[in-house]
Amino acid sequence: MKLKDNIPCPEKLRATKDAVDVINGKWRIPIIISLSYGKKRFGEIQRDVATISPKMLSKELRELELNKLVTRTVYDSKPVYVEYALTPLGKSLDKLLQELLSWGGKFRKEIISKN
Amino acid sequence: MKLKDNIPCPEKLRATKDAVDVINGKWRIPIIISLSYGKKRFGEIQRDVATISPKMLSKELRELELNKLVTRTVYDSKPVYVEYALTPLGKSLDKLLQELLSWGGKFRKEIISKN
DNA sequence: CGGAATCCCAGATGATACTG
DNA sequence: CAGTATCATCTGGGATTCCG
Repeated sequence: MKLKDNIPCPEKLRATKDAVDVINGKWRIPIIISLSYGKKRFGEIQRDVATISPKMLSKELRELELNKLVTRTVYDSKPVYVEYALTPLGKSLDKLLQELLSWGGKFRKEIISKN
Repeated sequence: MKLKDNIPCPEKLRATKDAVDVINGKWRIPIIISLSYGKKRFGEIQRDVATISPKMLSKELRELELNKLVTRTVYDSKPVYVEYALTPLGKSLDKLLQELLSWGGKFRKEIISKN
């Protein structure tokens, strides 16, 4: 068995590593999904990703910003108003998210529910 | 911005979590990619995924087996001959892998190479 | 060859309290 | 509201050695 293209193993390893590094961890994907429904405030994301602590949310948002997947906009009002949103690059994860969603459904149907 | 389907956020969170749990970590995807080129022995995978320690390879293979992504076959010869291969479920990660590969390439082009 | 056993550490994550 | 600070814990992962 072999994938249809002819990319040798070592090259695949490197290319997929870049992607995995970005979505790796317990919180990245949930946060991105929350933002895929539109720009949101810190507290709104925290409500979506119900069990995340403020420390982790803050840290992950900073890393997503560094990787240019998310923008952070501060409106100088009182009290401060901060808004997070996906960049075009962040939105380009769309297809990958769909695949995760679809494969996750398949996996649950075939494995998890049978245990 | 919103994904094209109408699945509400909480349901997406659960479905993608299943998928992420399976591919999460530093080694899962590399191991699966190695096996996507055909069934292999312990030492062969270790050579493909060059920097992995035997402890981690052993541990990850066991977890992949538990999740029915990989089979482990022992041939009772001397010395023992052990073979690992992807199950159909494991092979069904194909599309996801392609997306990781393609998005990883995009990410490198847009971000990593500009730093 | 295909691991298991052991020791060890950095970093990931959690809980909670606090601040501008 | 949007975080930061602090302390505690838990786990991934590395290095090394040993075994049938």
